[in-house]
Amino acid sequence: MANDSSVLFASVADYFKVLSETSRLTILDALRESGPMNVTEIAAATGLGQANLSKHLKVLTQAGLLSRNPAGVSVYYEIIDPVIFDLWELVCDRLKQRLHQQARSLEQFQILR
Amino acid sequence: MANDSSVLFASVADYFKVLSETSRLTILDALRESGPMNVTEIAAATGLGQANLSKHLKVLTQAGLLSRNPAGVSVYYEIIDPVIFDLWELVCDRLKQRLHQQARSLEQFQILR
DNA sequence: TATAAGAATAACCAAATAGTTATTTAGTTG
DNA sequence: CAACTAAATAACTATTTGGTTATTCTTATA
Repeated sequence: MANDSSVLFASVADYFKVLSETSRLTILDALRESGPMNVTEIAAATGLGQANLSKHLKVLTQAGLLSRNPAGVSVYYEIIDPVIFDLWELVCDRLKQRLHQQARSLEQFQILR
Repeated sequence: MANDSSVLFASVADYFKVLSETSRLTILDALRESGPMNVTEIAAATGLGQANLSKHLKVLTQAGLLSRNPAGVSVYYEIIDPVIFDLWELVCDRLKQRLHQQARSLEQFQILR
């Protein structure tokens, strides 16, 4: 086939790429747990360094997952793309299934020995 | 909080990372369209080089998304993780929404001028 | 206006990785 | 066994990117 879905593939890949880093998932989880936070608060919640955090927040914002709201000296970030939690849940469920399968395989293995 | 979901975060991130490359999405799409194929067939369907393709197939297999079945000289690969299509759909729907929003914003912009 | 604080950016380094070319391994058939 | 084919691997290059340190920019306040 090789139809030109290449642009679509690239968009989807980019979206997944944003979600493929532990630090960014940590940030998203913190914002999900605590609601909107400024950078200092996110830093405290995640343990990430200021500059590093700032870069990740930029990535997440430009990807359309977070909104950015300056308030005085601070800047507040908030999750605006709820879809990521559906994704999160799907993947988690899948990973759980995997673990169960592995556990079952292991039991089987024990029996056969 | 900083509870130790770090292992979970890493697992989820790894899963998304596998799906964050255009070439691998192309492979998955080809296998979804045509069903099980051997490496030569996948190469023809995707246009990827043999060695490169082989590496991506290894990644996808080790991630548990594909099964690997040698048959004579050939090796057939098949999708065994249907969840990826749910993920695919969620992301595509989301990207479509984005485009619509952007279109609407653009219209608004035209009106205001 | 000078100072301080919060956040973004620049510059840099190290690690990871997609793609290529060349080689090796495994299976098939004459 | 020899020749051939399919797929995997090794070695290498170039690019990307996460993290750090130092600096700049912006806003608030004394």
